Amino acid sequence: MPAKSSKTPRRATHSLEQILSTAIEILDREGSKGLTLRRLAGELGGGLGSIYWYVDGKDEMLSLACDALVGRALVAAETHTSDGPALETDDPVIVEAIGDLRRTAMALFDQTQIHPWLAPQLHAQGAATPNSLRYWERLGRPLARIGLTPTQQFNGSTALSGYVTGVAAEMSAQDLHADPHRPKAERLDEIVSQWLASDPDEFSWLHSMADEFRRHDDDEQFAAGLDLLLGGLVRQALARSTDRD
Amino acid sequence: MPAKSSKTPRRATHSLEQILSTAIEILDREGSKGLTLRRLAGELGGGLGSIYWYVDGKDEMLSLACDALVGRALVAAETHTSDGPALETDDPVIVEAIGDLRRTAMALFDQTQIHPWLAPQLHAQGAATPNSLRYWERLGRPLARIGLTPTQQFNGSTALSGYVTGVAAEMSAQDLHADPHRPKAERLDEIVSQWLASDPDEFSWLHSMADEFRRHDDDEQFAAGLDLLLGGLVRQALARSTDRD
DNA sequence: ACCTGAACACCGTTCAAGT
DNA sequence: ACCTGAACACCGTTCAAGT
Repeated sequence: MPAKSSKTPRRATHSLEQILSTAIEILDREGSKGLTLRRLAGELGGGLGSIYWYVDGKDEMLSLACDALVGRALVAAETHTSDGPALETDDPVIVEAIGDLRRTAMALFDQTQIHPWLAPQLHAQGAATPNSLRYWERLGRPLARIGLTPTQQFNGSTALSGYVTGVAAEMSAQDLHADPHRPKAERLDEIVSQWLASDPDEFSWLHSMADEFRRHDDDEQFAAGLDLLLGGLVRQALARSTDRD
Repeated sequence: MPAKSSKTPRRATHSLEQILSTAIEILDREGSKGLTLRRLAGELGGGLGSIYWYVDGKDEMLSLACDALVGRALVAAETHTSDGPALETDDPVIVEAIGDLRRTAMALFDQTQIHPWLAPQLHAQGAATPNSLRYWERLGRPLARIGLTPTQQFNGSTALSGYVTGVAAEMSAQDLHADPHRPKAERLDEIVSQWLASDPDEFSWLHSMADEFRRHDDDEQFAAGLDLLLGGLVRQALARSTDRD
């Protein structure tokens, strides 16, 4: 413990975890455009350049932040439980595998709801980070277990991960540019009233969805589409197993 | 025709369409980060500030560019044909509706393949542009025609549009940071060899997908997942119609 | 080994001035 | 009505200098 007090200003001390967690805090609070290296340095109480000792640049920092959150999703996927949809089968292998997929997908979706910048950011950066690969692996294994062909496994896994981040990004986008202090119901109302101002002939279907949109719950909406995909995968599995019989 | 020649430099003349189309050209050529207002002004042969007479800023310009491409997808969706998957029914209403959805989804996917920056950009900007609303309307109407409940229509339409842009963004991301001059097969090989360097126990499934990944075709992969969703929607429709019988 | 902050080469946006 | 480009307030990144 150096107890030597002096007039020279204290030098700040950082760590990669500390940098990433306050970066995530800023992103959650101010959005993607609100994260600035200067602001981050200020919040860390240090100098601008020191960040570059831990990280190669802003892009790598964002990539690491995403990877950390995908990591949290992986942890949550192992602990969470979920009641899945009614399946066409009670084959325990299939029921367990589909439940696993559902938990995995839901866990990442949850993270994108907590961190609205996450889904678009995951798409903006293509690099396959370690936890993204683990996530993909976690989507693939159950598909192999239920007996799909390699092509079906491959297509199914990318369909699932594309669906998760796609719908998540779609939902985040509505919150992204909105004032976070206004209650959610008010924001939905405002969006709906914009629809209703559009041509009721050209947008007749959209108009018919106004109530639906006001009532909707993001989690249920996400789960509903997910179950369409999972149901399709179950059918592929069942078609295969009757082939073999 | 003013034939008066003079020593004073010619003033450039712009139009919104011209600005958007050269902006799209630059985006296609150089990617999202390559588009700069200064570069755009240079390529237009004019001054930097004049762009602001036509457009409120860079964000609006990107939004308009996206909207234009969604517009092209809408046009293509009406002219293209596609052979859909084998359905569980030959109800002409359902067959026609599913074919319509398939064409619409494919048409936007095609645009995202031509313009790799499009899918991530669509997600980054939440604002519902005119053609995005038309696109959504085009996804919703067929779902109403086949007799789904309003909630099913709503969830189904957002699942479809989330899937389309999600998978599209996923695929674009692989090309985004890659050297576009190298042949596609080489790039795939390089990605696969990175996988194979990972732990074969932790990533056993991923390793088993190496060949699949090398062989895969983005269009087929996209269509396969799309058909999972469409198949699920057909089943919902059939379940409803037997309820009524 | 780790931190600092001035300096550099960029951005998007604004605006007084032009035609 | 439309265009221009200097000026402004930012960025991310680099690096010589510090501890």
